[in-house]
Amino acid sequence: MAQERAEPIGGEEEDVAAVLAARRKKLEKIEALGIDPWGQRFDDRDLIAAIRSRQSEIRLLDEQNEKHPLPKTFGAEGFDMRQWLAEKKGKDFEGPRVRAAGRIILHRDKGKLQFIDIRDWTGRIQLFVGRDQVGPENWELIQCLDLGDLIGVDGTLRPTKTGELSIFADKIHLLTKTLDPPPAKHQGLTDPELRQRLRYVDLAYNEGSLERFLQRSKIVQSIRATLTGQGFVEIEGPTLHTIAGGAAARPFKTHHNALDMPLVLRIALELHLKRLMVGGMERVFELGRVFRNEGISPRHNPEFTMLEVYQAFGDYRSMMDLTERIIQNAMLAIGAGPTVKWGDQEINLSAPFARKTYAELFAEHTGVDPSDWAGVQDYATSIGVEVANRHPDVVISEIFEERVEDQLRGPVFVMDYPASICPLTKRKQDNPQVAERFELFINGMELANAYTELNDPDLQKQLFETQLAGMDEADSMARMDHDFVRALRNGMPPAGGLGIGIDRLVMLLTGSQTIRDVILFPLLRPE
RNA sequence: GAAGGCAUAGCUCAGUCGGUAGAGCAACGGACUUUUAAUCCGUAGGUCCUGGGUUCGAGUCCCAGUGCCUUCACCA
Repeated sequence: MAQERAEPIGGEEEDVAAVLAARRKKLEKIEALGIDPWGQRFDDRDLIAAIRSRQSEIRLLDEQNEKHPLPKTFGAEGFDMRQWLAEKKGKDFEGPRVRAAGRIILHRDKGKLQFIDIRDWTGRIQLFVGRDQVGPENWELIQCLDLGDLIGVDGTLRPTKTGELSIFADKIHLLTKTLDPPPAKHQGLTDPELRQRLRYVDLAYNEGSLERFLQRSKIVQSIRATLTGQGFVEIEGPTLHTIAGGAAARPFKTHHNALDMPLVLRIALELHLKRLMVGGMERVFELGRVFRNEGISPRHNPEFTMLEVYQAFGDYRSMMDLTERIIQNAMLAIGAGPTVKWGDQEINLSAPFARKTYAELFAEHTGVDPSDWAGVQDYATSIGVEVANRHPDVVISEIFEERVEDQLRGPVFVMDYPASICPLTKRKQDNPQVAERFELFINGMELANAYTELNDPDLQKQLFETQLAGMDEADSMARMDHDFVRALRNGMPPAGGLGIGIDRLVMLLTGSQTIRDVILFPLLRPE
């Protein structure tokens, strides 16, 4: 029997699974009814959220034709519609005429009556569809509907006898037939690979997926509004760079054919934004994609979205205030906060955030004063960090990353880093060993990074050179950029600069445990 | 890049000691005009990731490969 079925009769089409074949069959039937299965323009529809808000217009007519609005408890837990109808001696409902469009996400067939739940990007609502109400012609079409199809409906907004706000359909319009069946109706897609590969299916059917990305859009919008509201100007710098500067990361390499020139995709926005400050853009930012040719993890995607902001005549302290404001406003924009959920933890994001120095935190978590080199060496050895022939700051930095960062529940601004690991940062006036830099940590995750920007061209050149001398170029953040040094010779104002990882901020604000839940199309191997 | 785990129906998953494939949902046929993951009766649906091997016999054991997940490494 199985062999008979597998026998190809008319080519590949005979191989399709029965589920798919059933939808094809309905497609043909729809065409036979003279209806375009791919739909047409559908004007004047109401968003489902707006339709739901019109439930206050509904009136119940009693036996004396007196009109009663729905009680305040309608829709609430424990509300008994039948009981209320009996009390009021209810006879009939009057409700506003509405027109909706959406995807069929649930379907209950009760013979000559069907309940269809549709969803648009503002919410879901039930349709009450009766054969006698829509007429025999439309009923024929309704028999051809499947889960996942896009439909429109004209009808009246009213509750059912069991108290569910519904659109009582006069007519169903087919807007687009769906040929692939949707995933399991309650679990949706659970395989994370499939959710990313078939993002459209994930968005269409998985609870909260579309909402999360709409929230991302609101967060980004809010960041732009916060910055432009404070007089910052948004620019678009080049994505193709000749030198991968501004960060310590390996770039993606590419090539320009006509110029026969090697190019890299940018790994940071920094150096071009600073050039713009030389040119007189006193408050400038870019919100865009950067690319790093590195590993993939729950917190890393090879391309990610970065915000960098520069404010002439400010310093890293100005950037702390700005960071707090950006995060507060973003939180408000999606109606979150002041606490957000992160796994089983609650994080309070109320400003101001704690401000602690690197040295303080180092001492707090290791019991060793970072300026006590002998003590640091002992501690390093005790936890297996290499000491021999290494700069003290490099050893300290490694211990910090290993022992302190993960412990920073935050939010906390970690201030004043060892200067030798910060080649683009101004040193403290009274202590050239310390750089005016902070990183913002929340739940062990680095979310923001800011400097008082180094604007001394000679020191900048020297830092590029010394870093290059001691390090594998691929691992250094200080790749010599002669044009950048020339820019500084033309006078860059003292300034504060800030970088925020947008994907990580969205993770935090939406409670997403992995960066792949907040990036629409994360990098995947080919299928 | 390393180690471990996973890969079975359209989807979500079971599959015992190695004995020839199971459920729920979705689909198909039927009943039902106030259902809420509707219910009830019936039917159909499989390259058990790929390729080798062991065996009388492999979804199950072994080897290799591919993809995903987790941890680590890399990483402003």
